[in-house]
Amino acid sequence: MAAAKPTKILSVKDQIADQLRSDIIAGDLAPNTKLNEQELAKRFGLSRGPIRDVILQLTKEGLLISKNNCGASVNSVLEPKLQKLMINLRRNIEVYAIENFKNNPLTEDDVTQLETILDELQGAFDREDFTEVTKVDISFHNYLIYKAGGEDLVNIWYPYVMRMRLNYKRITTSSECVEEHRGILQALREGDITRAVKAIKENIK
Amino acid sequence: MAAAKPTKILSVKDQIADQLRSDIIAGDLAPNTKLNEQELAKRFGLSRGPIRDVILQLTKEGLLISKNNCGASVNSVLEPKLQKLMINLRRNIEVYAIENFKNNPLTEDDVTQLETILDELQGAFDREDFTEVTKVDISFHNYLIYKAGGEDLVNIWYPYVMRMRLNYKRITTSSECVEEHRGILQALREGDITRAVKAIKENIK
DNA sequence: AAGCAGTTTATTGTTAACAACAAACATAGT
DNA sequence: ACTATGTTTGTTGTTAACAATAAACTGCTT
Repeated sequence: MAAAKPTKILSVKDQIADQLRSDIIAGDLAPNTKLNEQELAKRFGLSRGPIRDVILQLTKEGLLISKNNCGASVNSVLEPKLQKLMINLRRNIEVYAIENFKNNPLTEDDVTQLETILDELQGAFDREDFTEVTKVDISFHNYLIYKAGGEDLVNIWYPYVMRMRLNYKRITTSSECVEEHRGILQALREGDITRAVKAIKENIK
Repeated sequence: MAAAKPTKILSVKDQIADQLRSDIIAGDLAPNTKLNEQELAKRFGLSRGPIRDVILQLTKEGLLISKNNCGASVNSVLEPKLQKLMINLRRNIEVYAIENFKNNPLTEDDVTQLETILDELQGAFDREDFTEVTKVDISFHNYLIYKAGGEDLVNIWYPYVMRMRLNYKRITTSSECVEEHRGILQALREGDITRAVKAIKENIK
């Protein structure tokens, strides 16, 4: 059997969820926009069933807000105080993940994959595709979180990222953002956890 | 119009979710138990649709774990490290909530309601209905969290509580548990935030 | 007998029709 | 003119039948 590149298969619902998340992050779906199930179903060429599932999912993630019998709409930004709390909590999680690599260091394969992600990040910047930038940025962190705590940790972590992205986009230059991430990776590669923690704290704000 | 006591109306899905959560907490649904949609539908006298919604919801909460085309099963306990992180995060949230009451103190009505909850807690202990104890305990904290940060904060907080309950039950005597909570309420009532923070930290472990 | 391919069965994923509900509009009474 | 009631309309919630997938089983080949 030939060793073909493993292609990631996504379920229908995951693809729709990804698309809607992108739309919200990109601002195509502004806060308080009401989502119509039928419209979405038509847009994605499905029935309302899967759409409803996705809406429920995004609601749990905090991107949407749903009321009984009244549908779902895009959630608005958090009040500043809550936002600070969120940043704080997310930082806790990511620092935990980094510190975990003390006992459970990254493999060479991990490093390669993370580098690929950073290359993609650079590429997205170069193309000025900022929605993609955000997604790739998240996937970098996601890789670390998953490696450290698996599905469980990702599940608690994810909502924070999403809400933060919803709230504000840090204006960063291409080089700044990519360099920040390369710094994290480099520190991890060298096993310098202290520096990695510092770098991740600097990155999450 | 007579001012009747406002009765809380729960949606069908919320009721099912509550029931399943109770079952899991009570241990009637042990970890790794596979859930069958049809069985559940029959049990609650509904079709599979709403059941699927609830399963999705509980999956996002971390109580269940679902795989594509393979159904959902009760999630197992967290590894100790992750559990510590969880406790830590939950504590952060609850401390935030308490500190919030500095500027936004509890009203007399809040206090009355919280006292009612604590009376229920005592009652559940007296009846030795420990599943109910857990639920009422959670509702006490939930009241504070909601008051401090609304729906948004509850949504991030809730998964932690659930996972913690799933992991271990602190063995507490009736008086100890109820007194701990009364201590928190008393401190809040007197506006002694420092003491309240201390008490909540003591309570969450 | 062990391993593999094909088949069956049970369960989940999807769909489209139907029921229940909320909001907006129209109507009648004061 | 204004409030309150009734009606309509659009949207969400629910259901039951259908399609697709995964796991269990059967029988064949070596």
